[in-house]
Amino acid sequence: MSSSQFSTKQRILEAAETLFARHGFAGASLRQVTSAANVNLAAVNYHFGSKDKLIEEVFRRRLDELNKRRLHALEQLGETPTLEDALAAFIRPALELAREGEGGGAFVRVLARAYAEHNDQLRKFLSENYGHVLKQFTKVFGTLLPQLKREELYWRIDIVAGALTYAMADFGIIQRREGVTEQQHREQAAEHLIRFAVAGLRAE
Amino acid sequence: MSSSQFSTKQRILEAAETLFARHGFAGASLRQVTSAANVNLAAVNYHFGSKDKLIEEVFRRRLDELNKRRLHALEQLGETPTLEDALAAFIRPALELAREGEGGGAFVRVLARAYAEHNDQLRKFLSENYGHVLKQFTKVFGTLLPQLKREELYWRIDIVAGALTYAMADFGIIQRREGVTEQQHREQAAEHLIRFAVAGLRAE
DNA sequence: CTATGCTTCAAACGATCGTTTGATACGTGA
DNA sequence: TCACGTATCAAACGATCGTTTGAAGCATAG
Repeated sequence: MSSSQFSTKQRILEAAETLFARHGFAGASLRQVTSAANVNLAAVNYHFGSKDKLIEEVFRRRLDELNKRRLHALEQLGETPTLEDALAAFIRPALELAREGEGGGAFVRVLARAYAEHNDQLRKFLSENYGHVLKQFTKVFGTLLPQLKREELYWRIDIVAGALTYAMADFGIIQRREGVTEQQHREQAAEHLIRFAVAGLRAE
Repeated sequence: MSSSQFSTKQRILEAAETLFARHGFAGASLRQVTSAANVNLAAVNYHFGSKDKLIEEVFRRRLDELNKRRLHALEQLGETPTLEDALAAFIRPALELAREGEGGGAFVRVLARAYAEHNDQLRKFLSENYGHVLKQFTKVFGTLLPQLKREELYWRIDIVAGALTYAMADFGIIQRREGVTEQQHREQAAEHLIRFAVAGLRAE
């Protein structure tokens, strides 16, 4: 009897997501992962091939979904969106993803880890599966902020992405108060971030 | 003959800083560190006691300096500083530190890793050695932005700290161009960040 | 010169890492 | 019922991890 209604693969992915978020990619061992998933140690290499491939799969699963939602939110905007709405299309899907299921909250933390890892292989993977989305948003922000030079625009979007990563991953000093759920906390973070970023993007 | 004019301890600290920045705390082994430092493997446990203590020392060395400079810059501001100047007092010392010596650039990356690690022990250490500085800056920002409620102020400072961490650690998508040194790149990042953050703090 | 205290050294410790192996269990179509 | 492909299992592989050990090196004080 397996200890869950989900398949071995799914259980591994979810346990890996949680543990990678908590201890990092090097810090979480396959023995921890398979033990948490209630599967045999060899299952990872059987289903995924290696630990590195497992890490990639953890990303692919959620990143595909995040990309889809962000592009969908972008399309919904219409011809002349406000800067707030465009920013929300970028930020809110990450928030929603973080709200779903067990591991959603963990994933935004994993994503932030990926930035920190500075691993070239991982970077390449992210830019391949992520670059076109950022390009789309850059285009929209460009038309909404026509006074900004190309390079200035890139810098500011980069700053927004960084602040978002940091805020969504709950890295900050602000501690969640008692009685405030993690979802509510994240919702607040998104609101403050959008307000801040709108002003930052419009600076000068 | 030792292979450097510096002491064993110093060489370990510098090698550790670089390798922790590159591979993370779990990802960089003591064998890598001592090999890069050209010292015996046992030297780490002899001089520092353990790997964890070494990690703490890596932080303490630079953080003390960063704190000192930030507080000094804050004192230099005078009675009624501009928001730009106050922000510069927070941001520029990090930039200057990153410019010095071999490992300065590495340290801001290590600092960013610490945020990502989400390790409670490390967090406690950081808040103990860092909290009072942040409090001072919060006070100054509070008088410069009297229209903001307490909580709103905390959120915005948190966002600034996050964006700074991210930008200084060079995690962003913006790649340094050929012919631009790492120092110049970081200088540009600081300028853009200050401009962005001033507007973000003043939002609404 | 000898003795003392600090430092460095090669070597080994047990633990844990990612991965592989070969046997076993299970479901499905012939 | 039997054979076959998929999945799971306990066990072990060699490698590497952080740490410890005890001897050797080396400067300085008596």
